[in-house]
Amino acid sequence: MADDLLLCLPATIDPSLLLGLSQAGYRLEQIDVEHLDAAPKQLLAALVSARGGLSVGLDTCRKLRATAEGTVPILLLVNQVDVSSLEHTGEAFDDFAILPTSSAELIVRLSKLTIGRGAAGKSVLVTYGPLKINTETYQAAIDGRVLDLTYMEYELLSFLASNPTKVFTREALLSRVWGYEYYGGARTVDVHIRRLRAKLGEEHASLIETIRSVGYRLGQPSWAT
Amino acid sequence: MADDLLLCLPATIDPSLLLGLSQAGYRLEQIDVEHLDAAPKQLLAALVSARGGLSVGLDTCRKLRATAEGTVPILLLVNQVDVSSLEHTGEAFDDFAILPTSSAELIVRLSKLTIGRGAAGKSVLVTYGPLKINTETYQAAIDGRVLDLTYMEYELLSFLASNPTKVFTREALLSRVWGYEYYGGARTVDVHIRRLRAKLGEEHASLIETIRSVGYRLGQPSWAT
DNA sequence: GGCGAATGTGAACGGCGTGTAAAAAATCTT
DNA sequence: AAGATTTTTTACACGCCGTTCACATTCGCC
Repeated sequence: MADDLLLCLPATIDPSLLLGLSQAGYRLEQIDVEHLDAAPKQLLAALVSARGGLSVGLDTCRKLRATAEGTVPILLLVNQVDVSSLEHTGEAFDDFAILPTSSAELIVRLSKLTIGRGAAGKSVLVTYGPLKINTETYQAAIDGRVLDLTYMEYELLSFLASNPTKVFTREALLSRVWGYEYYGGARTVDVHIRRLRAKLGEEHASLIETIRSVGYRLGQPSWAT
Repeated sequence: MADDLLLCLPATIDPSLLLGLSQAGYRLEQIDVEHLDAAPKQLLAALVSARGGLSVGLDTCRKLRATAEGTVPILLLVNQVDVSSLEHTGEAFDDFAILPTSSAELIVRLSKLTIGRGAAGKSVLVTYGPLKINTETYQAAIDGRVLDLTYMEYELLSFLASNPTKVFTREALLSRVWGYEYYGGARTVDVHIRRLRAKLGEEHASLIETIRSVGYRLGQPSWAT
């Protein structure tokens, strides 16, 4: 599986770790906390290094939690010396690994964090604008109003919201939402999109855009607004 | 804080680790998985060593999950060599530490695992709305009316109430309520759900919701914005 | 503006998941 | 060992919802 992984760390990290992660299919992006708001929305998890001192690392964690991406799982990298200081840091971070660590350990911890019920399993919340999706409770809401969706409607909306502003062809949606072995007409997608728009309400029906002769897309890229 | 900590491990573990834990206020008790049912109910977390081989350790985890204490947090101790094999082990354990580890690391991981739980470990009283469950007396009540539940009915309701608003597939319920080594039809869950709804009374039958083609869920999530 | 292709729309069919009940099997009780 | 209780299996009916089709509408292109 290829997932996005945001990195919030100084350049002092061992490059072999990054190599191992990218080989495992993680797409890495190094970014500063300050410019996080401009980050890609497909953010899966954040790596924070406390090598520059534990207090600095924890500070970064809190800043992360304060942003719009506050629900993103945070994996903290700490030195052995600082471990005992972690005890009463509350929920500033979700999990931690002790340096020097291995990419194997990071991969396992990351997969646990993003599965939902992991070491400190958080409910996985997908949000895009007024749209909120809770993958644990299988509920979606817009403007706080809970949407009464069927299974396929939920799956489709959930997938689109997980990859916002990205255009998918009907065939791509059929294979990724319905399943690879699906043999059905592509027009099925249209009907589901239609029902989704109806349930989103007139106000937010335009959240799902039609890209003529290409496919569908949820949300608009930030520069187009 | 002084908490109970159950140990499920061979005698090969480093004694200094145990010393550090007990100095931190954890009350330790070494116990075999087979005799777990006779364990004190204030069980907070379980340490499982995979030093005797990863498959053995994972087996112990699954046995733990199969017992009545199936929801207890499990911290697995593994060798560095086995880390990469942990990736697709699902929910067999909650967190892990790589040997040789330190008591400081264990303390932090344990406190993270048990956060939110009562000081005495698994909270004795589980409540959700009008539903009250006393895990000490094995009694459940709704609106003050005591429910006359069978063993499985109680276990199922108790598990659902311990994870309210979360959706579980029938397979997940079979694994976590019935036990990992259960080989039975998934429709069994339906029947128990039906009996539970009947005993909850017409008024509260809707407390357990059916998520079509997914599974069941107790209660509706509150969309805290 | 006209034509064709792509998409929106509504309705209808049919499969499949679930509710329900009862039988069968397993477990506990006496 | 026999009966009672609990659990599991099996069977069937119903209703939702995913799919498909026919038709209407819109869009792009010349």
